[in-house]
Amino acid sequence: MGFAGAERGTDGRVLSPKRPNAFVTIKDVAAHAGVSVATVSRAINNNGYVAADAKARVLAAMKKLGFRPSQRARSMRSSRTMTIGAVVSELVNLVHLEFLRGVDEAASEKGYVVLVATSQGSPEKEREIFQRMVAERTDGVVVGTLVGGQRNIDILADHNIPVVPPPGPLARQLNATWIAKEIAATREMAERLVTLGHRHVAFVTARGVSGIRTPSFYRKARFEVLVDCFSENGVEFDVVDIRRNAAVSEMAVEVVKATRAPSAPTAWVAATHLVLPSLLTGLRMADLDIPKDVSVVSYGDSPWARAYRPPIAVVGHDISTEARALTSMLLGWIDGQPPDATQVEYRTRFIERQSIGPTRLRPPKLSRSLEPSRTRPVPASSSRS
Amino acid sequence: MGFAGAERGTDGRVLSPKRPNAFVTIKDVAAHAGVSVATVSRAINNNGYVAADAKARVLAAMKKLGFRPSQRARSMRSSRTMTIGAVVSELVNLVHLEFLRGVDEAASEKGYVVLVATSQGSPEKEREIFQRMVAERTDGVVVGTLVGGQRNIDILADHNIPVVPPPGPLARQLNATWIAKEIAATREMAERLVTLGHRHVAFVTARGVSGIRTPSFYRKARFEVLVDCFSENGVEFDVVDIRRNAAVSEMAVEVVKATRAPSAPTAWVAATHLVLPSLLTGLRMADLDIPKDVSVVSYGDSPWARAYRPPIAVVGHDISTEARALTSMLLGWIDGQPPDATQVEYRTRFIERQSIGPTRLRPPKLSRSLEPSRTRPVPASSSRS
DNA sequence: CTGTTAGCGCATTCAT
DNA sequence: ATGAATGCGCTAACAG
Repeated sequence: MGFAGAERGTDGRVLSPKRPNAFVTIKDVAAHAGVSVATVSRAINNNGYVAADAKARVLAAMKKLGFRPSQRARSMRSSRTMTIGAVVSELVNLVHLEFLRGVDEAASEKGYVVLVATSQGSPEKEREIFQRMVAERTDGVVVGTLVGGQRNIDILADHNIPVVPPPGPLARQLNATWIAKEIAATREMAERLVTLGHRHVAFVTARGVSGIRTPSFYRKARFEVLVDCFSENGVEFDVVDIRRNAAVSEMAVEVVKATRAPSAPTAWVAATHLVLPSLLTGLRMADLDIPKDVSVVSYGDSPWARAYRPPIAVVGHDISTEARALTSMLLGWIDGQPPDATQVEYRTRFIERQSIGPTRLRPPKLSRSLEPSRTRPVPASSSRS
Repeated sequence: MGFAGAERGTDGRVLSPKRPNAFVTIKDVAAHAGVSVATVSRAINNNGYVAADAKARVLAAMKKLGFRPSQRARSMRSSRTMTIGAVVSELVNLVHLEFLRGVDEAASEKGYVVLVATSQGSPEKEREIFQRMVAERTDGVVVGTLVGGQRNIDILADHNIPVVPPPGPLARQLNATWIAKEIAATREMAERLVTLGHRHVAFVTARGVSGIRTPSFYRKARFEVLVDCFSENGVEFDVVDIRRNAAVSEMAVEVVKATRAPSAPTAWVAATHLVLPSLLTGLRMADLDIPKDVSVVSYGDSPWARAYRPPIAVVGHDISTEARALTSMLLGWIDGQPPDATQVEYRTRFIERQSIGPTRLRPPKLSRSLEPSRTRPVPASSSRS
């Protein structure tokens, strides 16, 4: 077919210079049906009065000509684009996919279409994205990952474009709920590790890469909680920070290095689901058995975590459901219903699986002369009922 | 902020009824800068002559007012929306994510924005999506999964909207290339299994769910090749078909069932990456060791396949790169460069990992009285050079 | 019931 | 170098 066909409009004049506009317009339909454009508009929108036969002729002409009303022209008048934006830092992680799925489900249900954009972890790119969303006149935006802070959100707010999670007091309320759940689950997980006798835990993060929330939230809800919880119990707590965008193999090497330390961690926590494959690869390369040699926990659940040998314990979120609820809230907001924090329910919880078990404090492999490890006897069930 | 502010236009009149249109228009900027709209337009587009001081005033006004030219109004004139569509069947699989990543990379590089939509495996929904893409006047569409066949593609073609993979002879050429690669890799994989002594292979599929191509392609490039290859070598070949949208646990149960058969398969092939977690979960539940008891191969690679214990052998695609190339081709096409099949390079290949190894023909566990399994001695390298 | 008209926000002639 | 006028495709108000 190519662009050769249909370069002329109804009246035979050559159309706009850029590209031949092959699209059938309401005018063409009107001419074909022998009515005015207003009648066509009324017919296709079931709006106002229109004679049965006229309507029939219009519908026939529409079908014959393959007429698709331009949503863009429509939104010029209605100031509703039926488009929402979804912004995430990148598209590499099952977490991002689940997020998009939730957004897509809620959006397509209501006839909205989703504009997806990635900030690549760059605040400037995020700015540009938000500006583009404004230019596109999206009816609302769902922010999965925010890297640029409130300043960037303001770009949307300044144009009265609804955003979720919403800024302001509601945000605090939502975030408070989320953090509370997160903290509770994290505490549960940490205490379980302590109970199982672990005295050295490593936290594996990928700098700059997080999931669906801002890094500061993760820090507050995960890292700081773990620091507190472990220091209370006299547990050594390391951070293995891997540079952003490192290949899995590179990350794995970092992990292997950490396992070589004189007194290596006996439990490993993946700060986000993204780093879990790297962590697992590293532990495999270090020839460590799970959970006999080391225990493993991850944030974020997936079929893969469940399929692993052994299945990986997680602090699981139902990201998809959360995103869905958040998006529904957004669409309601667009329709005039004020956003309400109770609409989103977070169900973070610790799910224990076979990847964690009691420590057997392995004797440090390297130099036995070095400060003999404390050989603290590991009670199978110490301070537990 | 809410919608309370800015309900009035420049001249104080109340704006359109629907929603208060808070957007600053070119008119506002013009008034503020004391010039005409034409001058503003010229200034922001670096088009035509405009005095330096006038330009400065315009730019200042723009910044002050936070003016974002409406991309929608722009595209009314230019008939270019700088928007492309990306269509997949669903968002559940790393394959879909990789596809979207490729599209997003290529698109955002050129200033395009991506409209994502899922057909949920329904040809009618796919129709609606394509119609919506037409209504949105997307400059082009990248089809990840096509469930409705050429008929649906025609919706776009009828409106002269470029689509990739492109229909027509070029499509055949592209598909031929893809299929050839796929067949070669599949053959290599199958022959490897034969060489390792496997005489009973199972092919695990999820009905209706595939990856990024049409089911018929997969059938041709994977299933039929395997059928041929195995029948040539006297290998029994089963299909374990799992119903679409089944939970992982359900799928796993199906797998477990299959392992219970009197003469169970010794090698398992996941038809798409989607079913691999289910397959692995099933094999774990059946308490089968990999690769001692059974070998496993999957189509599609991922960090998880590499992180598994043991790492899973795959017929790997670089989906992301393919999607990227395909999208670049699309954007070039939009710009007038005819699509060229050589722009897309497929690099499917068989990657052997520790998940496959020689069979040890396990004696059927159930009834030894039943036709004693052929106890054929397994030559480590039988009909091979 | 139907047609005419006036914009929505912007880019582009065509005058000046 | 600039402004007035036109039209992109569509809907809504108004007048038949």
